[in-house]
Amino acid sequence: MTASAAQTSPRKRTGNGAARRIDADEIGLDGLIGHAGYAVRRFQIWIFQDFIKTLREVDIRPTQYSVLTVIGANPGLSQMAVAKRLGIERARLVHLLDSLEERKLLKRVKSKSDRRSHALHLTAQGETALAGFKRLAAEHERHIEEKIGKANRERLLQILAGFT
Amino acid sequence: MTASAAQTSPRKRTGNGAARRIDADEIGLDGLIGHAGYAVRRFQIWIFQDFIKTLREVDIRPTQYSVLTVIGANPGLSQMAVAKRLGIERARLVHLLDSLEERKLLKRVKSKSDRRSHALHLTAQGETALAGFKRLAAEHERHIEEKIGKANRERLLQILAGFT
DNA sequence: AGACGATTGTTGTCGTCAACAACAATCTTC
DNA sequence: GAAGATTGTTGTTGACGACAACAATCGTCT
Repeated sequence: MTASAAQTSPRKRTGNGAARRIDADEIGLDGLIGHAGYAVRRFQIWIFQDFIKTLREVDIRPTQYSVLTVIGANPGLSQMAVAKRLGIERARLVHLLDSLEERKLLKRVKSKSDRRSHALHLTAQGETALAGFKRLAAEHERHIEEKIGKANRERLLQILAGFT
Repeated sequence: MTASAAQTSPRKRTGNGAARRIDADEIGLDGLIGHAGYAVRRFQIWIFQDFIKTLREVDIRPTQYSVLTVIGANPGLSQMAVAKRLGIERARLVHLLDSLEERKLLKRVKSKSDRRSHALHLTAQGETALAGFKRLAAEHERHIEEKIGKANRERLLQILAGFT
C-alpha cells in the first residue's frame, strides 16, 4: 500500500492556514522515526489485523488463541496461573473463559484440592478445534514472512525471545 | 521480576482437579513460542508501559507524543492529514486534540483556503514542552537499548522500517 | 450559476483491552 | 480458631480501534 506517486508540488511548510492537498506519505515523521515504540505499535496492529482476518472463519482472536494454546499444553491449570502466564488480568480472563466455555471449547472443573480454584481443560471438541486453529495460525505466520522476510522474522523472534 | 526459584516438585500434568503450587515460568507456552504476534504484543506492552512511566512526570502518553511530534515537524497540517499519517481514526483524533488544546500545547487555526479544515500548530508553550518530552522519550529509548541491546534495537528498527 | 457528490470535523455508539477496587468463598499460617 | 492471603467474580474507569451519521464546505460537472 501507499504506492508513493507523491507528485504534488515541491514547496512545503506553507505558513499558516494555507492548505494544499497533502499525501500522507510526504509528511515527515521527524522524531518519530527512530522510535522503536512507534514502529512496534504499527507492526503489532498489522499483525493482529492479519491474525483476525486469517482466523475469521473460525472466529478466534489472538487472545483467545493464546488462552486455548496454553490450556491445551498444560491441562488443569487454574485461572490464576493462566492469567499470570499470559499477562492477562484475572478479571479479564473470566470473560474470555466464559465465551470459550459457552462455545464448548473448554470447561472449568472444580478443583478438589483447592475448592476456590477451577482446573481448566479443553473439551474433546476443543482439542480438535484447536488443531484447526493452529493450522490457520501457521498460515498467518507465513503472511508475516511474506511481509518482512523469513530471515527477518526469525531474527525478530530471537530478539524478542525474552518477552515470552 | 519473576526471579525463577522454581524449586517445586518435578511431576507435572497432574490429571484432573489435582492442583499444586505452580510458578508462571514453568508453564509451557507450547505453540505460542514461535508466534511473532505474541512476542510483539508482549514487547509492545512493555514498551508502552515504560514510555508512560518515563513520561509520567509530564503526563504524556505515546499517542499524544506522536501527534505533537508530527505537528511540530509539519505545522499547518489538517486533522485529516495527521490522522491518515499516524493511522488514527479522525474521530479519535478529535478528542486527542481537545485535550492537548486544553493544555495549551497546540491550537486549531481556522484555515482560510478550506474553511472546513483546521490548520494545526504548536503553541510557543507547546514547542518548549515538546523539547522536554523529546528528552524524556530519548531516555525511554535508552531503556529499550538496555533491555534488548543496542544492536538489536537498531536491527529491529530496520526490520520494521516499512511500517512507519 | 446551480446541483450533486466528496471531504472535513464532529458526535455518538459499540467492542476490545488494561488497570483497579471490592467482595464472598476458601486456603494458609500462626 | 482467628487473622491474613489467595481465587474467582463483578463492576468501573479510561485508552483505543471501528463504524455510522451529520452539518458545513469544497470540487466538479453541466
